[in-house]
Amino acid sequence: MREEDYNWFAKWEEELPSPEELIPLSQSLITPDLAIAFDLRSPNQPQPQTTPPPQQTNSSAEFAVDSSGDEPARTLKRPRLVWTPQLHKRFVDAVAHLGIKNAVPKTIMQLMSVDGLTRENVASHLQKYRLYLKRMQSGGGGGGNDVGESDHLFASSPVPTHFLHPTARQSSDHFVPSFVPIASLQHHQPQFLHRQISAVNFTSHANNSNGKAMDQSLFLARQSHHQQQQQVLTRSQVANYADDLEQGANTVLTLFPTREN
DNA sequence: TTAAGAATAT
DNA sequence: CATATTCTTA
Repeated sequence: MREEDYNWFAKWEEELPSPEELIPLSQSLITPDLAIAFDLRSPNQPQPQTTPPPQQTNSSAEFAVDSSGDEPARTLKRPRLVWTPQLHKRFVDAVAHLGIKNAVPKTIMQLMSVDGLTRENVASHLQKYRLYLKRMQSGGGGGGNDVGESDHLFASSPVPTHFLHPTARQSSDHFVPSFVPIASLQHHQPQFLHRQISAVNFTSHANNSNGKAMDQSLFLARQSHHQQQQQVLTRSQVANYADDLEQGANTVLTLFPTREN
C-alpha cells in the first residue's frame, strides 16, 4: 500500500466519527463550571488520558472562588472554544434560518443559545466560514476540486444551498420566531433556567511530551468514550442541561433547513 | 509544522 | 459589523 493510500485512509478514519458518536450532542458538551471543577482537580478522579492539567494559561487563580458572589465571572478569560461538528451544525442552522441578512454574530449567537458562547466566538467563526464559502464557490465549480483538504470542520456540516448563490430570496423576514432565544432572556437569571447547553469543550487531548500530538478529530470522536469517567462527577449536572438539551433546547434547535423554496 | 481560534487593526 | 492581519496555542 502506498503512502498516499494510507494517508487518505487515515484521514478518513480520523475524520468521520460514527453516527452513533456524532449524534449525542449532549455528551461532548461540558459546562464551563464543570470543566472548572475538573481543573481544580477533584480528589477522586482518575482521568486517564485526556487531562492536561493546569497549564499556565488558565490557572486556577482566575477561576478561584470568586468572592464577588454568584456572578459566574462573565469577564473572565474563557478557555479556547472548540468548534465541534455539533456546534458548527448549530451555527449553520442558525445562519440558515436567520437568512444571510440577519446572520450577524450577535443574532447568531443568541439563536444558538449556547451558554458560554460569546459574540467574538461567533464572529471569528463566521469570518472563517465565509472564507470557506468563498472557497467553495470558487474552486468547487471548476470540477474535480477537492476543497476538503483543510477545513475539516466546515466540511463536516453540509452547506445550505442558498448560502452559495446571491439569490436575494429569503432576504425578507421569513424567519420564524416560533421559539424564544432564551439567551437573550438570561439577564438577571441567577442559577437555574438559563443554561441551555454549554459550549466550552476542553481540548485536553493526550499530548505526548515529545511532540506527538493526538489528532483532534480523533479526540473528538473518542471523547464520548472518555466521558464515562467524567460522568461520575457530572452526571447530575449533566442531566440538568442534557434534559434541557433534549427537550427544551431541542425545540429551539428544531429549526431546520427543510424549507426548500 | 499546520491549522484553529482569538486579538487586533483597518 | 465586516474584513485583513497577526498572534497564540492545540
